[in-house]
Amino acid sequence: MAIDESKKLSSSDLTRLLRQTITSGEFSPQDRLPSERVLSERFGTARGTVRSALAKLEREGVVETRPGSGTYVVGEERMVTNQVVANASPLELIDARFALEPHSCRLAVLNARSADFEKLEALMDEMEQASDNPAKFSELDTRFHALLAEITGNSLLIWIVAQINSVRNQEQWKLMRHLTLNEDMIHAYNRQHREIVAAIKQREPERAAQLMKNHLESARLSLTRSAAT
Amino acid sequence: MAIDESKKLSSSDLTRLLRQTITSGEFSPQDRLPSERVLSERFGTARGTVRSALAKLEREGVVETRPGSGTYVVGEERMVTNQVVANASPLELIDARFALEPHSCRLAVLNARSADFEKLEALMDEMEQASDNPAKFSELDTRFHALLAEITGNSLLIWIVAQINSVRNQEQWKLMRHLTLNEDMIHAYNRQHREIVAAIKQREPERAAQLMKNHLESARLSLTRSAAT
DNA sequence: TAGATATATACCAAAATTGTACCAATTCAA
DNA sequence: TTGAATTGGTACAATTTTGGTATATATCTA
Repeated sequence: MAIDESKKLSSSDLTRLLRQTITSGEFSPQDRLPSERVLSERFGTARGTVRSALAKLEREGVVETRPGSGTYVVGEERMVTNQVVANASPLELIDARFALEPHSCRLAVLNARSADFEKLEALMDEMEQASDNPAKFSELDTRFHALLAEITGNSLLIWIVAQINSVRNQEQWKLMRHLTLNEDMIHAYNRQHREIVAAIKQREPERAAQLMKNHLESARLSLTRSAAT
Repeated sequence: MAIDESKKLSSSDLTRLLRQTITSGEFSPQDRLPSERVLSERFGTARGTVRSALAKLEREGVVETRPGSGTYVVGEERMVTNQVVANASPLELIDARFALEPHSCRLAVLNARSADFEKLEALMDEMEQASDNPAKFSELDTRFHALLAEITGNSLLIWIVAQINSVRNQEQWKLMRHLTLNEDMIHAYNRQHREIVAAIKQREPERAAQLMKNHLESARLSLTRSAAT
């Protein structure tokens, strides 16, 4: 496992790191983790810090510690959660959004309430005021798509979109958006967002889904164009 | 209007920026934010500005600060994969599959190789031999849909489908399938699987997607029927 | 100009981390 | 069986980090 030596680890950071290490498959269920002293050396922290992190994981039910013996991984085997998401390519991400978001729009049509539209309008207003600020627009755009998922009320979809958004917040992706997001692009996106919300408001599921497809197609095009140059 | 990227952040700007950062998923509930000194450096503002922004967020109830410890995101416990997936309702699951799998079929059309069809054929043969064994059929059916995702070659889709499938193996769900899966149903599903694979083989993406929608609609119907009785 | 806001710096008290030492339970080889 | 080695459990003081606060300066706005 690669550890960023330059970053200091706090207890909560170490908890997350250990959980990731376990769920990423480095340690299988019933496996014994390295001893606390080894872990403390490996992560560059004191043994007490490792202990508090392991205690938290034990409260979560991820591991089980047996005095004199060791700390063992409990529970079912999980897929490579974070690594998959972190290593996804831009085109894979777009394809995944192509799968998810048009149908999210259909479901949003069935569930949207007036309060939801108020949130959407406020968000779109803010996005239009951020036309000259790609970084700000990008954050608001992420929030916009997360909000659409929330409106569906489907916890699975909300969670999946949140996972996908966690990719978009990574440095590598912020850099890429910087290359593809010019002011014209932002105006186009704003227009498309308005159209999508209008279709949802008018309770036209198929039209909303089609508009979302068009929106994502725009994003895919600007991505492939920037990759070609 | 000229674009000024190095524009200074005001307190209210920073408040909005932090709120978006939190709600977009970069920081999950119960996570500790970076220290005020680190945040001030990251956003290029003075520590006092960060403090006033965090104070505003605390008044809003978004975060909670503990002297000597840090500032924490308030809210429900972090949505770990297990919990989200385990608590999803049957209808939520179907809706999520409605979003994912038709488009997976389109992508599969673009990527399927002869070796993939061999695997699919073998799997469908096995499923047809298991018509009188709901448990075994269900296991193979899960594998069938996972294989379709694998054929897309999209690591994100593969991972998402795997996560969703992990639900279907839980006890509660096995019980539910027991109620909905009779031999006629299994025959119908087998027929639909054959049609979907045929459409992929004939490189007809839209037809494959539509057949998958029909397939999922069958599943949804049998679910609602069993819930009604 | 006068008020409001942001910056920069310094110091405090609370909390966390560190480093060390020792204890008790477990493991494993002689 | 015995005993050495390893493991987690615990305690304690020193150090570092963190939020809380105060002060002085600079900058912008009405």
